[in-house]
Amino acid sequence: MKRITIYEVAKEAEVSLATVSRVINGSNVVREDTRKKVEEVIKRLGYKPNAIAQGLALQKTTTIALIISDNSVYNTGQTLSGLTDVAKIYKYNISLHTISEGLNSMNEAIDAVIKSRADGAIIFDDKFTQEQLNLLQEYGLPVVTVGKNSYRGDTIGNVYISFEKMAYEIAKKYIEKGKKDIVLIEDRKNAIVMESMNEGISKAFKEAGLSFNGFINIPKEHRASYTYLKKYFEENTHDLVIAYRDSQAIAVVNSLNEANKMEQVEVICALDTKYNGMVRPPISGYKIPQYDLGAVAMRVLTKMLALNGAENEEEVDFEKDIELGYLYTKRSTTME
Amino acid sequence: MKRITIYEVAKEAEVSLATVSRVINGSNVVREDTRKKVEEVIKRLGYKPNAIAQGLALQKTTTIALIISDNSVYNTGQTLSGLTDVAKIYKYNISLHTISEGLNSMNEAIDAVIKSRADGAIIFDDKFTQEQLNLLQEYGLPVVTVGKNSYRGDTIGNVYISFEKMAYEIAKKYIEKGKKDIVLIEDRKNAIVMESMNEGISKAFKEAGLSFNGFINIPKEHRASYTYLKKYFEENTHDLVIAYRDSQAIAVVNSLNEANKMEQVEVICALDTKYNGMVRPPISGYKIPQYDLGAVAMRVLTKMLALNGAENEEEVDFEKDIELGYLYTKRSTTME
DNA sequence: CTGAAAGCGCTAACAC
DNA sequence: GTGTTAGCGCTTTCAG
Repeated sequence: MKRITIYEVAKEAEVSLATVSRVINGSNVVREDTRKKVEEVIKRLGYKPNAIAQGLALQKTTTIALIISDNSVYNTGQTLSGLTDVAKIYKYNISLHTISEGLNSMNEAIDAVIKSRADGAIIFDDKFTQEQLNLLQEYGLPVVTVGKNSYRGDTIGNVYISFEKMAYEIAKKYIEKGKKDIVLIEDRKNAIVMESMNEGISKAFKEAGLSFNGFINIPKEHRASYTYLKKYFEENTHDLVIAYRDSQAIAVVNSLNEANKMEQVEVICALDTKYNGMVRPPISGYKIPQYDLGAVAMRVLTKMLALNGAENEEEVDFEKDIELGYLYTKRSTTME
Repeated sequence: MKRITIYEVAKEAEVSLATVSRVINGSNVVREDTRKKVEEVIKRLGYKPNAIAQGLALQKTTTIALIISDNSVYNTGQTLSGLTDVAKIYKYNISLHTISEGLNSMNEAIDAVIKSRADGAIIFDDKFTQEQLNLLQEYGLPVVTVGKNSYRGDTIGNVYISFEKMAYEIAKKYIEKGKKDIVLIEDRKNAIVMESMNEGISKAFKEAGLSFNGFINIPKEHRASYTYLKKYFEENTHDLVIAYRDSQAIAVVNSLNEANKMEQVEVICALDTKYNGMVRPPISGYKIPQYDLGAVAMRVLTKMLALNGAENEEEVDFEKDIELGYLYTKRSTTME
C-alpha cells in the first residue's frame, strides 16, 4: 500500500518540501526545470497530496456539506445533479449528511458538519429551525437552504420556488372562470409545502370574497392515498383538484377514471415529472427547475465562500435569496 | 466565529490536552470528577473536535467515499438511503463523488477519493475498469461495487443482482409455455445490464435449441423510446416484451394499447417501481431490493474496514460477494 | 528561486 | 490518573 508523502517526493527530487508544495499548488515562482523534475518524481511515485493535511494547514477543506432529508433524496436526483455539477466546476468536494425522521437527526447532522470543518453547507430539507442555522453560522459556515425562503442571516442564502404563488395563480384563474369548487390533496410527506399552497389558494379565495375549505386530509389509516381517494371520488366531484406529487395526481386521475368523472373534473400536479406525461390520460402539471434549484444553490454558496476568502469588504453584493420560476405544462387533465 | 481548540478547553479546565483528548474519546482512565469538569467546559465553550486534525493524527478519516454515476443518483434514491442508513450506524461520514458522462470523469473521481484519504469506497456505476479498482487498492482503499459481480481483489466486494439469471428464468418459463416470440427492449442508459439480460435470454434459447434475436435497438435518433416504440408496435406483435426501466415498460404498454394489442402481448418490467402499479393497466415487474443493495454494500465495506483496523490475521472470513434476490410481482400485463 | 522552521489541532506512547 | 512530547502531512512566512 502506497503511503507517499511530500517528504519522499522532496528527497527523491532533491529539493525541499517547500518546493514540492509550491509545484503541487501551482506557484509560479518555481524555476521551470526544477518544476519538471518534481513533477516527474510525483508521477513516478504516484504521489497524491493528502487533502486532510492540507485542510489542517490551510484551515479549509474545500468541502461543502450537504444536509438532505431521506425524503428529498428519493425524489430529487436532479437537484442533486445540479448541486454536484456546480460543485465540480468550483472543485469543491461534497460530504453527504442524510437525515431520517427522528427529531434529533438534524442536530446530529449539524454536529457532524461542524466537526468535519466543511467550508459551507447546503440544507435541502423541509424542517429545521433558524436556531440550527444560527449554530452553523457561529461556527463560521455560510449556508444556503433550498426550497424555502424563510431564513435570514448575513451568510444565509435561500433558493426556492414559491408554491404559494403557484397555488394562488391557479386558484385565481379558476375562480375567475367560475370554477370555484377547488380542492387540494394533502401530502403528509411535504407538510410545509402543503401549507404554503393552502395559503396561496386561501388568498385567492379571500380576494374573491370567498373562503377556501377544500383541503382534503388523507386519514392516517390509509397508507396509500389511492385507497382513500378512490372512495372519495366515488362520492364527490369538484371543478379542480390540485395534487403535489405525481403519484398523488396519478391516484386522483385513476380514481376519477374509475368513477367515470374524468370529464367533469380537472387535475393539476404541482410537481410535474415525466410520469405525468406517460400516464393515460397525461396529467397537466407545473415543471419545477429541479436541476437549477441545486445548481443555483451551489453557485450562491460558492459566492459566499469566495467573499469569505477574499476578506475584502468591497461589498461585492449579490443576491442571496433567489426565487426560481416554474412552467405550466398543459396536458389532458385540464381545459387550458 | 468560534474557533475553539482542544488547547483552549485544556486551559479553561486546568488540565492537559491529553486529558481533554481522553474524555472526548471516551477513554475510561479519566477520574470521574475531572471528566465532569472537562465536559462542562466543552459544553460551555461549544467545543467541537476538529475531525480534520483527528484524521491527520489517526491516519483515518472515518469517511467512506461514494462514487456514483449521475444516472444512478436519479433512479436509485433508495439505494442511497440504504447506504447512508448503515453508514450512520457505524458512524461513518460519506463523501459524494458523482461522475457524469465523459470518459475521464471516473479517473478524476478516483483521484479525488485518494486525495481525500477516505477509509474505503463504494462504487455505484455501470462502467469502470478493474484497473481503476486496482488503483484504489494500491492506495489502501477497500472498495465494494454495487450492481455487478465482475471485480476481483482481496479488498474488493460486490453486491449485486443477477439480471442475467432473471432474464434467463423469464425466457425459460415462456419458452416452456410455447411463447417463444420474446423481445428485449434496449436501454441505452444501462448498456451493461442490457447485455447481461441479453445473455440470460440467449442462454435459455440455446438450451431450448433455439437462438435469440429479439433484442430491439432503439435508433439513436429517437430521444424518447416512446416515439419509436409506438410505431414499432403498430407493425409488430410478440408474445412477450421485456423492458428494463419502468418508463420503458410504460411506453411499451401505451404503444400496445394504442395499437389495440394489449390482449395479445405480455409485458414485464425488470426494474419494478411504484409507477408500474399506478399506471393502467398496471405492469408486472420484478421488485429489486434497492435499499438492501445499498445497505448490504455498506455493511460489507464496514466489515472490510474492521478487518483492516484489527490487523489480526484471524481469518475472520465473510462473504465479500453477495447476490441479492428479486421478487416477481404479477399485475395485469402478464397471464401469470 | 529555494530552504528552514513554525504551526494547523489532535492522538498516542511514554513518563511520572 | 494525568502531563509531556513527538509526530500526522502540508503550507507559509522568513531568510538567504
